[in-house]
Amino acid sequence: MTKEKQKTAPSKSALRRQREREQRYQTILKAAEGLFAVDGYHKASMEKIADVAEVSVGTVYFYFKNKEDLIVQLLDKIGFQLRNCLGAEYKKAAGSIDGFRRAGQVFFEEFCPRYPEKIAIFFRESAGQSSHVEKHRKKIFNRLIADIEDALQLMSEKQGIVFQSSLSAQVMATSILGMFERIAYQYLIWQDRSDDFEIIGKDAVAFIVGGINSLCR
Amino acid sequence: MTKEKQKTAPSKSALRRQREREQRYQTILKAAEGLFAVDGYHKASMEKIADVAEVSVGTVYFYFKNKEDLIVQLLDKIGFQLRNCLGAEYKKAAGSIDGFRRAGQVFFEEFCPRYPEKIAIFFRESAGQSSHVEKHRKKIFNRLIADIEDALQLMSEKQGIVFQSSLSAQVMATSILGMFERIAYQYLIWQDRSDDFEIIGKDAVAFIVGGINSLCR
Amino acid sequence: MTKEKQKTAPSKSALRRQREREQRYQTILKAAEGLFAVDGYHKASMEKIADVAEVSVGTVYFYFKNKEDLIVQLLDKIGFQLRNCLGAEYKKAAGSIDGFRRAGQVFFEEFCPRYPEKIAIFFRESAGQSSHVEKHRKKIFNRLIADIEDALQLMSEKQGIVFQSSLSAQVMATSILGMFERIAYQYLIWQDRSDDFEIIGKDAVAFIVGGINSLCR
Amino acid sequence: MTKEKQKTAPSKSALRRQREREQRYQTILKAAEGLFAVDGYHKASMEKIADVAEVSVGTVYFYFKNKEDLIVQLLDKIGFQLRNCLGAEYKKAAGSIDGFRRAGQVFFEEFCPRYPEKIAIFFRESAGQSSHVEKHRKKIFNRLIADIEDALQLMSEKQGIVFQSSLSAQVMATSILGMFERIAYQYLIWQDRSDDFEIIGKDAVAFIVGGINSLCR
DNA sequence: GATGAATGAGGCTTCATTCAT
DNA sequence: CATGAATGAAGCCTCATTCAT
Repeated sequence: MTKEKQKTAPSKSALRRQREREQRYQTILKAAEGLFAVDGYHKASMEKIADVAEVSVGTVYFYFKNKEDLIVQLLDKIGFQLRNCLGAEYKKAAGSIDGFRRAGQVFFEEFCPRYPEKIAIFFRESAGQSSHVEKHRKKIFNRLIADIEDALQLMSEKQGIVFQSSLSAQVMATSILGMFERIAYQYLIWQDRSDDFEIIGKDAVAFIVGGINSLCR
Repeated sequence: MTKEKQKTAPSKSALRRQREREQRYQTILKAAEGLFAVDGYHKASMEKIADVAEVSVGTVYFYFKNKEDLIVQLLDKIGFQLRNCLGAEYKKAAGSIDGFRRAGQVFFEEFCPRYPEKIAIFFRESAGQSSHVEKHRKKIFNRLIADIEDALQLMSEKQGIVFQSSLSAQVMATSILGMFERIAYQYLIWQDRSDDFEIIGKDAVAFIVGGINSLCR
Repeated sequence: MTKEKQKTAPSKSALRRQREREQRYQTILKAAEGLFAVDGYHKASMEKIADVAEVSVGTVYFYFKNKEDLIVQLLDKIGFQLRNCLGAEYKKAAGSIDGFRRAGQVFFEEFCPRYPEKIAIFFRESAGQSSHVEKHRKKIFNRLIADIEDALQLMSEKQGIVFQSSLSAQVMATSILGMFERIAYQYLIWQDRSDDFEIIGKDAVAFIVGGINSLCR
Repeated sequence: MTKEKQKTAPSKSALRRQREREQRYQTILKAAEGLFAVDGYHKASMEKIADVAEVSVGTVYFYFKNKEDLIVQLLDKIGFQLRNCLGAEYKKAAGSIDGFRRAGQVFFEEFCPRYPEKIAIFFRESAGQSSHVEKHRKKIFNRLIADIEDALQLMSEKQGIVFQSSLSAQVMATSILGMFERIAYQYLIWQDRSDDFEIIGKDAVAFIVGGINSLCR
């Protein structure tokens, strides 16, 4: 995608071009995000995406290999944001259970209300589309789960806790992600109870903390 | 559409017809289930479904209004089975926390390994297809959640437990469903670790029980 | 369509059967008439016709060769009624211009308000469907035109009138039918001005009479 | 759908594109016209139309929303031509009865022999197809009738003529259109007597003139 | 780089007709 | 005679993708 011809310092106009390119790319991605979230992946045609992004279909194909690529890039981006968001909290907590508390809070009280479209794409539109997309989805979900698992392991080490089984940490991590997913789906996508997200988040976090504790011997 | 002429007892041949009708219906539904689970809802064409069911396309349309109807019927059927499965355990436990233990066990150790295709359809293929399907999905998920919530309420009454907030029971129910969903997705659809489902289930159940307990004051 | 086996006097039950047959035939035809007029020939499916007639599809095919046959029979029937209606007036008038006056009156003031569905089928639904239907339509229209032409010829003989050209009578007859057609279409099907049909009819008749007179040398 | 970016003068290549677009549009419309007239609206499949126009099916759908749109555009175009044709004569005659004479002449002696396919579409194929097409047809027919009515009103004013009733002018206009329609149908579509159209036209015109005169008090 | 007209495979769906019971 | 389930050809239309300008 990036050409590697000129090894000399890039000229001013080249820089500007580079900037414009990046902008276009983001504009198209943004358009796709909105349409996928609202109309659904299949109903959102490439033409409509191009229309919303105010470019031609050809241009969309210049920046993205195909329609699949669009959702895959979107998936990657959202996954990245999500990991950043939650990961930061785990790190800050440095092995204490507080990390899980905070991560939950950030997810429910900040991420969800702020990026409902990303939630819809990450948990709804990207599901069951094609094997290629599904492969990506799996990878990203696995990374998120691994992050949580790592935090759990760190906690167990720091606090000398032993889990019930060798799989416990992974199962717990998966469980937490599943909770995040369905609660967001339920209270954000299906019902719109953004206002209650503080209480919902608190309950969810308490559930998680309790669940984690019970898996410790 | 159905005529109500004959109020006399149906003849033998009429009964056989009725039976054959029901069989055809189930055959087609089964074919759709298999193809949806393996190829995905979109890739599975009506023609292929008809082929697998060994009938003509027209016949599929004689029994089902359209392709959407197929997945909606499937959704209903799976939802019904799932509720039966889990509901029975909640009832047997009659308000003790044991119901949640058993329900989890039944889901992970019996339902999942036995009906991986139903899991795939329920949690993957039916997601994000069309507003009509989504509406049905919402209804069915809500019923499942309501079942779990009822069990929680019953438990709280029986055992004089008070939950953290008025939403707690619902959030917990949603959390539990989310755990079921993602764990099944992760260990059944993405990885195939049917063999470990006993341990996985145990860990999940422990997480749930711990979670519930922590939401009680 | 009618079997000619028994040459002996028909039994009572045979007579009843015959009667029932005729009734069924008319019931189906009536159902088709209503549906063709309201839904249009193409949108009206054989199944719907059977439903309305309260018989099975198979039965419809027992009485009528195919869907085309239905509209052809309908066309014949309506054409027959129309000829009877108008023809009677021409005959009564016995060669005077009064026959045209009366025929117009009967058409606009009696036939149209009474049988709007027949008008719709005769002038709208039967047009441009298939070559076979069109052939029938042509034949029936030609008969109607021939009737009017005959009346014109009779008048010319009786009153010693000579028309402008050898085609005049036919052209006039065609013109009159065209007027009937479009006026009925306009004021009955497109607008519903049944109430004004008396005035409309009077104006139309005056136009016809004036037209005829002007073609006489 | 159309973007309004460039307010500068269109380039040469842009102009050529525009021209080619228009040509393609007309080519497809022409192909549809021919097939509708010969095979009938229903038998003419979109694929066949695309074949005859030497484009792909997709291209047909690029220029026309759907099959209905094709016949509606055709209807509009033919209606426009017809109005231009006849309207010019009414105007030239400036309120004298001669306008009706000339309009009839133009229709029968020029339009009919020259555009038999348009006649077939306008008076046969567009009838009774769908409510949307019918609505358009009604509108176009009403405009034609209104044109004739206007000419009649102008004549009545210019020459101090008073009609029999307030509806007379409209009924006469409708009658004239009906005559045009059925005579064209009869002698052009059903029989092919293009050679006699001069006489036929003369007779028809005489009928019209006589009819009009008789409606004046 | 950008455009947008063109493609065409492939999907869903309808419905007249048949035929075993 | 009547039934109605079954057929399958055929039609309309969508839309991701390409490519000449």
